[in-house]
Amino acid sequence: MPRFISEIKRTHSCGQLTKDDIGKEVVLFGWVANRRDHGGAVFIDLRDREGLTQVVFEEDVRPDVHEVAEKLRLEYCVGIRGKVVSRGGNVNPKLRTGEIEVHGTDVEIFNRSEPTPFPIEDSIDTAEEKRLQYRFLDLRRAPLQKTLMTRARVNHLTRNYFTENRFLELETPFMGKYTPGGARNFLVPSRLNPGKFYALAESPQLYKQLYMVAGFDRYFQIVRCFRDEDLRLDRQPEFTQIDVEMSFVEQNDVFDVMEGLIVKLWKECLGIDVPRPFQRMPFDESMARYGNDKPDLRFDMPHTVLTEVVRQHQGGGVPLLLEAVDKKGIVKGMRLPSSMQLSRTEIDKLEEYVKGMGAKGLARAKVGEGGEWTQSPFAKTITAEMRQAINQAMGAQPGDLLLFQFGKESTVHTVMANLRVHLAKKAGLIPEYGSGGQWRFLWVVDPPLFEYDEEAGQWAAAHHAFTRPRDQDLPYLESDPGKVYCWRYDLVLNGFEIGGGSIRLHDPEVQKRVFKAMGISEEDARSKFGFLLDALKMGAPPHGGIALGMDRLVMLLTGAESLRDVVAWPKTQKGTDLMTGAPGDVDARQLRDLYVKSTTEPK
RNA sequence: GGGGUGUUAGUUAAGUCGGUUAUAACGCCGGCCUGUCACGCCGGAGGCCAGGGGUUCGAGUCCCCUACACCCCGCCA
Repeated sequence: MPRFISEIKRTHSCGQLTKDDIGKEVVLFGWVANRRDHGGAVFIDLRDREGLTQVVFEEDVRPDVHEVAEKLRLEYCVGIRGKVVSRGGNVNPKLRTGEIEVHGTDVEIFNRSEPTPFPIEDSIDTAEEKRLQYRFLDLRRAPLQKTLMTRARVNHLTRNYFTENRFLELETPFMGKYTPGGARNFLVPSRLNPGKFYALAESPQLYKQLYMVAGFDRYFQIVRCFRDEDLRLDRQPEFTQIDVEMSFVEQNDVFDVMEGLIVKLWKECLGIDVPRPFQRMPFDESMARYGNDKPDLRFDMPHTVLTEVVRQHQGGGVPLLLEAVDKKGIVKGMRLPSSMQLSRTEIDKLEEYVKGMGAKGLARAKVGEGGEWTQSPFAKTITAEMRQAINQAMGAQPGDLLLFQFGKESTVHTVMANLRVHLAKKAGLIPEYGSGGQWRFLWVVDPPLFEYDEEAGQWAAAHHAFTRPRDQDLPYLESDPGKVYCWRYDLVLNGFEIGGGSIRLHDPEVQKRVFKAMGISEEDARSKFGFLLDALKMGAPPHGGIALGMDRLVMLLTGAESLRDVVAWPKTQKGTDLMTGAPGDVDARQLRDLYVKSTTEPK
C-alpha cells in the first residue's frame, strides 16, 4: 500500500479549504489539473470532484519533496500533505479556494498518467466520438461530474419525496414476456427453454397496475427501461424512469403529486420557485397551434389552421390548396414578423430543410402594404377574398412573411412544428440556460383514445389499451371511435416530453368494448393480456399513474445539450458503446447453448 | 429505410484555381526560471490527410463507393 492512504489519511477535499483553515496541517488526494514550474517553486492545481486547490512546493523548504514535485505531470494521481497558508495579495478570485494555498511538505505519486487524448478541462471542443471512447476521462471533467452529482441528488430527493408521501418503492422484473405493439423489445434467449425468449421491459406498466390490484395503493420506482428503437438526442436504448402508480385517484390527484415533486427538485437543485399549478392545454389545441403534443412555450409563433378557410373559398383560385383539402389533408400557415428578416438564400435553405422531412416544398408569401402578396406561388391566382381571409386569420401585417404547408396532416404538423422551433432558435427567441431561462411546464391533456392506423386500416390505441375513456364519449366507442377522448396526459417542459401517463381503465365491460373498437378479438386479448384482464375482474381499484423520463429531466435541469451528457455510459446513435465495443461478437458455442443461430456472417 | 453535416499531428483547426518540403495553436519531450494561476523563455519530436476505387503528368484538394460520429424524418403505445 502507498504510504499515503495507509498511514496518512485524507483530511479535506480539494474544494473545501478557505481562509478559516489557515494554519492547518492538511492531506489532500486528487489529480494534477495543471502545473506551473518556476524552477525553485512548483505550483500544482490539485483536483477532485469537489474542486481545485493550489499546492506549492518550494525548493528551499523541502528539496527532496520539491524534486518529486518537479516530476509531476497532468493527470498524475497524487496525495499531498502541507500547511494551509494565506495567499496574501495573490488571491485567485476564480477559485472557491482562491484565498488560500497549501505549502507542500510531503507528496506521493499514486499513479502516473500518459498524456490524455484530450484535455481534462471544463470546456473542450473535442469530437464526441473521442470523448465516448475515453468516457472515464470525459467523466473526470468538472461539468460532467457536476451533472452526475445533480443526477444523484435528483434520485435522492425523489426517493425521499415519495417515501414521505406514503409511496412504496417496489421492484418489477426486467425480463418479462414479449407483448406485441408499442416499442420494439430487446430479446433475451432462454437457455432453459429452447426457442423461447424473454423481452426486456420497455416499462413496468403492467406490473405497476398489478401492484394496485394487489392493494399496494401507492407505488414508485426509479427504474431502467429498454426500447430497441432508433436513437435521438433525447433517446437512449436504455433509460431511467421515475415510475409512479396510485389507487383511488383522478387526474388532478396525479398532477398534484407530480407537481409537488417537480417543484421540490427545482427548488433544491436550482433554488428556483416553479409556480403551481402548471399550465394545461388540450391535445387538439397543441396540435393545431404547435403541430405536436410537446410544444415549447418559451416563445409563441403559433400555427394557424387554414383548412376551413380554404374550403369555404373552394380553393380560392389555388388548385393545389383545393386538392389538399379535398384529399382530407390540412392547410397550415405560420407568420414571421418583419423583424425576422430572411434572405432569399436562407429561405431556399429552409425549403431544403423541410423537404428532408417529407414536405414537397415551402410555399410563402410576402405581405405588402395593402395586404397584397408577392414572392408567392399563390400570388397570381389567389382570389382577393381568400387572401384577405388568410391575412385576417393569421394576423398578417405589412412586411410579414407567411409560410404555408398543406397536404397530409401528419406531414404538415411535423414540418410546421420543426420549422417553428428551427426559426425561433435562429431568431434567438429561446432564452439560454441560466440566463433567466424560463421553465415552461405544461400538461397536455385530453387526447383522443384512438388514432387511425392507415396501414392496418384500423383504429389503434394511441397510448395503450388500458387508458380510461371520458365517460361522456363512451357512446362513440362503437359509432365513431375517433371522437372518444381519454384520461391521458403528458408533462412537457420547453419542447420535451418529460413524462406521460393516464388514468387506467379498470372496468372490464368498457375494456371489452375498447378491444372491439380496435378489432382485437377476445381470444387475442386473452392471449396477450390475460393476466391483466383477470386482474381487472377481481376487485381492481380505480387507479392511474405516470412515468417521468428521469434522464430528460436531468438534461433540462442541468442545461445539458443531449441525453448523452447526463447518462454516465451512453450509447452512440447506432447503439454502440465506443469504449467497450458493445455490441460484440460471441462464439458459435454460446449461440448453440442458447439455441440461437445468426443469419449474418461475422465480418 | 431516407435527408443533412462532418472526418487533416495526441487534440482543435488552416490548407487558395489540382502543383513540388502539408501549416498553426494547445498538448508532449529536453533545457532555463521562486509568485504563477491560459505562467514565461529557448530548443525538439510528432502526419497512411478516415478507408477503398477513379480522373489526371500530378490529388489533402475533383468524382464514386464504404465506414464511423452527430442532427433530423420514419420509428419511439
